[in-house]
Amino acid sequence: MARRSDHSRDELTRMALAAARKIIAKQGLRGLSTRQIAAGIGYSPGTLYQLFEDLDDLILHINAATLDGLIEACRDVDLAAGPEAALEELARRYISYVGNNRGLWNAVFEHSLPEGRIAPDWLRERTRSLLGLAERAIAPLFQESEEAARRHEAQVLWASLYGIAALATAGKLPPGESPETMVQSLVQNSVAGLRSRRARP
Amino acid sequence: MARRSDHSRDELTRMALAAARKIIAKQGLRGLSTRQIAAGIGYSPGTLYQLFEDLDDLILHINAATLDGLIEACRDVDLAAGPEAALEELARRYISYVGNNRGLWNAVFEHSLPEGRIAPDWLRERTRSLLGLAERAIAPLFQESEEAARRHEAQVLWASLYGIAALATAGKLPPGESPETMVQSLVQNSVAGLRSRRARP
DNA sequence: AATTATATTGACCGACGATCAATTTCAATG
DNA sequence: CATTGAAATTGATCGTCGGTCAATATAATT
Repeated sequence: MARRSDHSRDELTRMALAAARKIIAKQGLRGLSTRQIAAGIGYSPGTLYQLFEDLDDLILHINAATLDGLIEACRDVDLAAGPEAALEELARRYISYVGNNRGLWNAVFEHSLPEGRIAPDWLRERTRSLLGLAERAIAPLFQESEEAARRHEAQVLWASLYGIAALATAGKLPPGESPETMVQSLVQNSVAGLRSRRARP
Repeated sequence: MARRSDHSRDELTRMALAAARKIIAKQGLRGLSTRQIAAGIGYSPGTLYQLFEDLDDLILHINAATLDGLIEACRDVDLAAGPEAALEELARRYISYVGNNRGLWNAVFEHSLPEGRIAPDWLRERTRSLLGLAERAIAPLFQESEEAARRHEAQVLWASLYGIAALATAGKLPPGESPETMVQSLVQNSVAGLRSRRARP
């Protein structure tokens, strides 16, 4: 019951997050508990409350890291390759990443904060960053001045992608339906639709 | 500690579901507990286990009822009014219903079963029914023989709608972005895209 | 060496989901 | 109407949970 100095505070934080990630990946958010995390790193549950505000805060950090992984996976996509190609590549990596991190991805949208509490800015920034990718991908379809419309359409695409991935990872798609083909349809329909609607508005 | 016969088994079930709905609507899934439900109907927690398998089962019933409400709200949409009109009306009611039942809707996609357990058929039927609506709405864009493609595109639309509604009810949309305009963009882009892509495949 | 600050813990709180023997009532039987 | 058997309801109870805190042992500072 004292200072151990086996690990620095940052090390401890990383260890806790890693342990929690492992649990979520294997058993989902349901299986996550402070006691399990603590057992995983050889400390007592109380120590976690020195690293994180509470379990919600810890989960938010996990989710931020999950989004960071997705951002990283999309980092070197050629956004100037044309709307179809760029969006398709983004969507492909999105689905691939989500598929390889089902449990963690589920946690992103299964988690919700208690009644009054609001998501922190540093988490929202992650989704804003992902939105920016989609926005740049479809930029050729818009005038420079149409920033609002560009953002709006990117938001629609992002939300749609989100829906497809969410249903897929939660196992709520009928058998025979794959998220890969779904996002492909989404992208092609959306881009074709944007082209034709913006040609004759 | 005995048979009361104040209420029939069905009455009790309805009361329990109503009490649970009230809690979810006000405090979300987090606030739901067997003890709170039991207190809400003046019975002990143990009694609930005679009406439902466990708390998960109860939540699944709640979610089924929530989906039934949406189905009911979409019941009299004129699906033969053309793809754009039909889909837009469906989407409008979808967003309206979800907006009026935020907590309950959140529960639909926040809830997940423990590791091995699978969603019951009677719940999947609900989503299949909603999928059928979208499928009929876009039917004019397909040949009779293209059943697979029709179902596939309906599934994409349904999942996209789902994503928009999910982000909206979870408060994860940026300010200034409304789900109403988003679904309108989605529908118009998708239909226009389908038209143009199917004209020149 | 003495003092201050801080990290860590075990014990503890209230609440949770779930189970079950005990008990009381209802329904069926004679 | 009396007896029996089935069913429903409960309180007690188990193990677990998130979270708090005084006690304590170590590290840092003087």
